[in-house]
Amino acid sequence: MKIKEAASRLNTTPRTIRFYEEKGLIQPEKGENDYRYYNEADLWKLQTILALREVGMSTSKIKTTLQDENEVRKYLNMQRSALYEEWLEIKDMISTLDQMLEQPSFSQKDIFTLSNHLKDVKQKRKSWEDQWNFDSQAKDYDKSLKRSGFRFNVHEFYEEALGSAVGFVKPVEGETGLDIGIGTGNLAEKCFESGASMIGVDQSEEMLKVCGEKHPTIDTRHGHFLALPLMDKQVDFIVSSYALHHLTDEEKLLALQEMDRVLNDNGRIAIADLMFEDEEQKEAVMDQFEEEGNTEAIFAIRDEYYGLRSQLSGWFEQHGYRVEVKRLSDILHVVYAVKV
DNA sequence: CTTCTCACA
DNA sequence: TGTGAGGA
Repeated sequence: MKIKEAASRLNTTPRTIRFYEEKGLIQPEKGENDYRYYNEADLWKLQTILALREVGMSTSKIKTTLQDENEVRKYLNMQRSALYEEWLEIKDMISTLDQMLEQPSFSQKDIFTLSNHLKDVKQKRKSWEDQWNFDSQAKDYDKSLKRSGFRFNVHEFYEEALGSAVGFVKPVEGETGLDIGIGTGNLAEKCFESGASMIGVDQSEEMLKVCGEKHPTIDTRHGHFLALPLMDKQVDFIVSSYALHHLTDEEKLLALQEMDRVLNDNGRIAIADLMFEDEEQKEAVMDQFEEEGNTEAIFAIRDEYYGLRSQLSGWFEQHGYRVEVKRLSDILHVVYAVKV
């Protein structure tokens, strides 16, 4: 089949097909006359190229995607999270513009403040990278849970924490739940045992792969706290365990806002994580570690962003949630919030 | 009808 | 990331 027929069959132009060839996406056979001849396999490939272009994937990304047929899903997943991130950015730009227009008297300063805030939010979303290298931890994560630290075990009461989160949320058959930072899926598993269908978000492709193999029924999606790959009000409840402490305190509040966006009316949120009660208790606990000379604990805590339970419940209450909390240890708490 | 190249946004 | 013109 010559190029024009191929083009019309695929609803594109010969010029475009040649362009893809130039970019190294496809190599059709050439006849004596130097004409390009396309076979069925070429058409299939062109079809996927066109489809990937249609969802906004760059030609260079498409090239790497097509290297391994089995990886197509993975790249589509990445593409989805990238598009959600763009969508959120545009939404933020629009609402900032709206706010600028709402200013009664146009003062340079207020506009600048708004634009700076917007820039800040964009920055935070973009800079969220895999600082903890979860990709390489993925395969051994479950094993590492069982191995305690020498003098400081962050996973003490791990099972209790997950159990308590699910106990708060009480998933019901037919509901859709979201687990953010799903990891290998231990918490989500307890949720879908009670009949809810689960969506799991993680920024690590490797984690998603391990999770997908362990729990094929979970809808695993690439994404992160600051840009959830979901539409507004799409889930009935949200759970998250041992994940929020990877975000700075400022980012934590943005993350709560993002959860609020995807959560349905009357939705529930349960967060089980390493955190302190409040500033006072944090100081007391850190002093205690200091006295005991427990440097292992101090380093571990300094290495991440253990937040304050009071900060989280404060945000929830300000935004119309009813809050319940449970303390499992000095540094392990569950925060439960219902949107009312 | 197809090819290629150059220029253009 | 494509598109249009123009010659062979």
